[in-house]
Amino acid sequence: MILARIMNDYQSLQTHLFDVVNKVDKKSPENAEADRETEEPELVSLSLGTSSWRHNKEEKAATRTRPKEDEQVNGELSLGLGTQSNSSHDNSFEDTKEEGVGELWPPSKALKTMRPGEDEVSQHIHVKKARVSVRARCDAPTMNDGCQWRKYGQKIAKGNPCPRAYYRCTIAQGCPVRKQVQRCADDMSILITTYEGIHNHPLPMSATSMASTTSAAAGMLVSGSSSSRPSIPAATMAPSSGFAGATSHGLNFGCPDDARQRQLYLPNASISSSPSHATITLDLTTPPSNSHSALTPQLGGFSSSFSSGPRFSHSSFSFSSSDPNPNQTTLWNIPFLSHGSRAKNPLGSFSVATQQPNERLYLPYTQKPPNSSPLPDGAIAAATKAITSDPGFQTALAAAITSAVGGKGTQGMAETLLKNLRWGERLSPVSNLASSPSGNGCGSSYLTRSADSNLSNPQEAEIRFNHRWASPSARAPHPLLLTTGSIAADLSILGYFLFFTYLYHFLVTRRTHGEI
DNA sequence: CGAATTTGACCGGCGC
DNA sequence: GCGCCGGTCAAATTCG
Repeated sequence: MILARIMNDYQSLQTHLFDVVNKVDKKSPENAEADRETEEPELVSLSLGTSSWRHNKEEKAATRTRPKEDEQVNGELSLGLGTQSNSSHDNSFEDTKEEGVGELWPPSKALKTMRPGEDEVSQHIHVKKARVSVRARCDAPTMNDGCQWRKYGQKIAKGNPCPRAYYRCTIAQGCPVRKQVQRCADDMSILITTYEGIHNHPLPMSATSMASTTSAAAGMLVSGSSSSRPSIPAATMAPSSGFAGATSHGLNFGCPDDARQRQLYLPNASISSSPSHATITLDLTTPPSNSHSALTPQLGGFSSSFSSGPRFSHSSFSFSSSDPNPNQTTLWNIPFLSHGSRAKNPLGSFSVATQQPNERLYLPYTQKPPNSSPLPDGAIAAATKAITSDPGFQTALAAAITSAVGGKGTQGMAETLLKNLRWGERLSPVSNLASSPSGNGCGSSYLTRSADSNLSNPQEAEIRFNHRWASPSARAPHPLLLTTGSIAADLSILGYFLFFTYLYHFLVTRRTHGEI
């Protein structure tokens, strides 16, 4: 089941995060600065594990979009594009769309058409940099990502004998989303799809998963420098837009093999106006089984579940980080929880409540890993609080939500969602049902998604991020409550993804500054 | 015959 | 200023 996969993936992510945190924690403050510098070149890639995509040729009733129309749309819809972070996907499933990317689509032309002084201009500029790249093994020319595309060009890119194909979304007229598809020069079996832009229309169900994931990834780019970056209120964004200003700082998610790309590096939170693209890479290829760097712990692959179909059945998600040496890349595999299993998770347990009130899935962590270095008491709780209050996180999540519910996409959706978002902490434990039965858990983390009878709107769902972090004096969970309506199941994945990504970044940053 | 793809030309950004 | 390169346009071609 999807939930099972989600849980597995989540657990993996948690484990990975824990290791990362420990790793960071071990760094001495004195070296923090130096580390930070050396880490900047690091590439952090998100790997979604192996997945076999089946080329699905869907009817192409796509409407043809003309360039000029796109331009106009871009100008008008500065919404989405304006603020996004870049996302680049290199491998795309035919229908997979990455949203999160806030690139300006016709970058230069779009800008030209815009009136000087418009806010959108600057936003678009930022957007242009956001890209989400997806790497996956695929024999077909393109991967089925649920969207409809029309090829509008092909080029031989430098350094790769395989031509790069350019597609634009044709689901709706004027949709600014583009994607580039190219075979990996090193491994022709790997298809790299890079997505840019945000859909300005509802997405087919089959496309929401990927779109959501990519949106989230893009959101992370944006959130990279939550502390210093002037976030753009999500409410001001267009419904289709997901992120505020693209950034290439903070988190560096990039494709290691593309030196030209600007990647996000974790510790850096500043916004740079670098011309290069900030890129998040979702690597759907087989998760590396061996560590690539002594600096990075190998946690195993994290698999994320995509509801779109079997082809996503075994995706894994991993963080990769390169050593200071640009040529060295470290992959952090993030193992996910497996439903029903009781895998040990240093960070805690996690549970998911389904529509059925009593149906809750959760995985308690039972013990800390040996040699683990516990975080300072309350560090994660504090981080969580900071993260959830971070506009960047909220923006990213809003974008994810927008994407997730794209099928119902409507104008103003982002604003509406944001208004409905409620962030906060609850002192009362949501339920320690998820807490480790074994009693030696260092904490628990779980997400609850359930219907809230108290809500006037029966369709309104509640999502809670509850977590008790590993800590000798674990306190009551600090649930992060998010309430909104019409939340797609995909959102849970996004939530984990976003939250842990933020947490990771937050901790790394703090650690770097010797605050932890 | 309409729609999608192909493919060379064109454009703009960037580095030298 | 020039050339390289990535990206896009649009006429020609192919496909269903």
